[in-house]
Amino acid sequence: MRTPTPFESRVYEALTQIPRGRVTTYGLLAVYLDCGSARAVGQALRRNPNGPRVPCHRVVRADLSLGGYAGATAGATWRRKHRLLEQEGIPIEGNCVASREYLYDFS
DNA sequence: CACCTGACATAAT
DNA sequence: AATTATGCCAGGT
Repeated sequence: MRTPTPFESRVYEALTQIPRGRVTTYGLLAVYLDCGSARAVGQALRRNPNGPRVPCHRVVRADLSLGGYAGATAGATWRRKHRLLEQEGIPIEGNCVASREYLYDFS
């Protein structure tokens, strides 16, 4: 597999800090990484999901829609993300997280 | 609600 | 080495 860039490593590390039952957004992640660009974050996640080690399912869009998962925005793969979140106690409404009270801001 | 632009990192050319 | 294209976005028009 590809060698993860330092930036990507930071993204993964940040992800592992998210407590179970919580989610974060690309923007929040970007700020935490002092990057400011949610796009760079999303790209890092999609390029190297690195298996179950990185809970990329805990990352949603700023408007709370689930966004994608491992490059998919629909289909079986995406559905898995949906299920994983509910499994952690996060209510999902359609393709969105039902409430912001589950957001983790790395405080 | 659809489209465009902005800002950042990486891969490809 | 430089430029171009692209991405699980965000915010504004």
